[in-house]
Amino acid sequence: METKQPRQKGRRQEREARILSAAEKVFAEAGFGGATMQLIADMAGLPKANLHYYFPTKEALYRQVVENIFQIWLRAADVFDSATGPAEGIAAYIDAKMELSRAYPAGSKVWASEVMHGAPVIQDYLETTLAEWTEGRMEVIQRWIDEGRMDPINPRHLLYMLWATTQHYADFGHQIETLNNGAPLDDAGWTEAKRAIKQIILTGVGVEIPPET
Amino acid sequence: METKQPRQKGRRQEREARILSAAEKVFAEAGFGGATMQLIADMAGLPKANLHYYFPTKEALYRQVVENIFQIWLRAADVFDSATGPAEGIAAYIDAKMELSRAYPAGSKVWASEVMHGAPVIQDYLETTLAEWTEGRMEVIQRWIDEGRMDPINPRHLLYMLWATTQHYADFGHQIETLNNGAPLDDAGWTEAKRAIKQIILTGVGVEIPPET
DNA sequence: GTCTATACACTGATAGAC
DNA sequence: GTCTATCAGTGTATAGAC
Repeated sequence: METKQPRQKGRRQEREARILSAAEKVFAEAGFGGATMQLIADMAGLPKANLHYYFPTKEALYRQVVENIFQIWLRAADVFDSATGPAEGIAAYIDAKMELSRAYPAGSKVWASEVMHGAPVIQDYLETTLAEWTEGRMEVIQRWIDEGRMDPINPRHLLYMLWATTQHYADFGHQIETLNNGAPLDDAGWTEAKRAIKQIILTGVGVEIPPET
Repeated sequence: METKQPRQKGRRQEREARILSAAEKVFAEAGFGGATMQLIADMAGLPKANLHYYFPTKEALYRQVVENIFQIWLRAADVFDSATGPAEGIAAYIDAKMELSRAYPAGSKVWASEVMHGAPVIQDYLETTLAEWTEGRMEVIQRWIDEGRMDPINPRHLLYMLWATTQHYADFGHQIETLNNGAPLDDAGWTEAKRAIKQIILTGVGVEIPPET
């Protein structure tokens, strides 16, 4: 019994993870309205009705997907705080967010779709967690400006630019792929993208570009 | 009869325009899958079945909406060509695209959604018109670089950054509104956004910021 | 040309056997 | 815990009266 209980829990967690992974892909490709429980079930490899055992409703499943993405997304901000200055901080944040765009393109799309549709399930997070996070980072940037370590730019719009640019490589990945002769960016392509972005933005805020990590 | 024919044509065009406008909003808010013909009909102020008289299928209506947006979107590029140099060209393009984001937020969202879902109806435009447009602008930028009028940056990723940043203000308008204490950007807010973006990007590519127009 | 009524397919969700 | 069978509701699209 003591060996069975953990094994079943592991089994449940494993299934939930597989469902969430499938749901993320389907929601990203079809949107909330276009996604069907049938498609998610097929991709997760279990009967449709089984989904309703793990997640009572389509909306509950969707909510879980969006919340998971939001957590991963926020965690990328850690590099900002541990930075010693604007060059390292902004460069590390660009690198971190670009790697997230590459690793979780579906998640980024679900997030974008959720916000574009008026954030019906995540509005409270925007008003609390995200608002606080944004205020905190704006203060950090403003301090760097006040200390003369970077040009006096508008911290809020700098953050928007960082979000927009990095997430673009996930959300508009299909367009980028098409303009890259139909092939997704390879290692060199991603490295060059990160380099180009850091060059323009870091130069744009008046700091030296730190050496490659 | 000669007075009736044009009047009816005008009536038809007026109805089609109202349907397209309503469809743009509904598709933007709910996505293709979440949008219903009923909702579009209600917003356009006519019976649902009437929609199928003007547009045979939901997909045909959607396709028309997306193509209209693409045309408007491309037209903003004109300012790029008539520019005398990188500072004026890039600044004018940022201004133009930001004004489009403000004027047609729903259109921008429909476009973003279409691309995010793999461009099911607009793929051919991406491969032809957009690819050609992109190549052409990259050549213009490369020429400016070769002439020593701006820093040697990667033209492709500069274009992506311009698209990402300007469209972000439409596509993520809800998030920006939430972080602006729930209020949409006012005239001053949009002006400041444009100014901040131009400051960072123009400085980032090594050109002087032109005086406000 | 316009609208009412309806056909037909599909969706999310559940009941109930195993 | 898991799956089969099924329901109630809603969606697109159309037929046919006006």
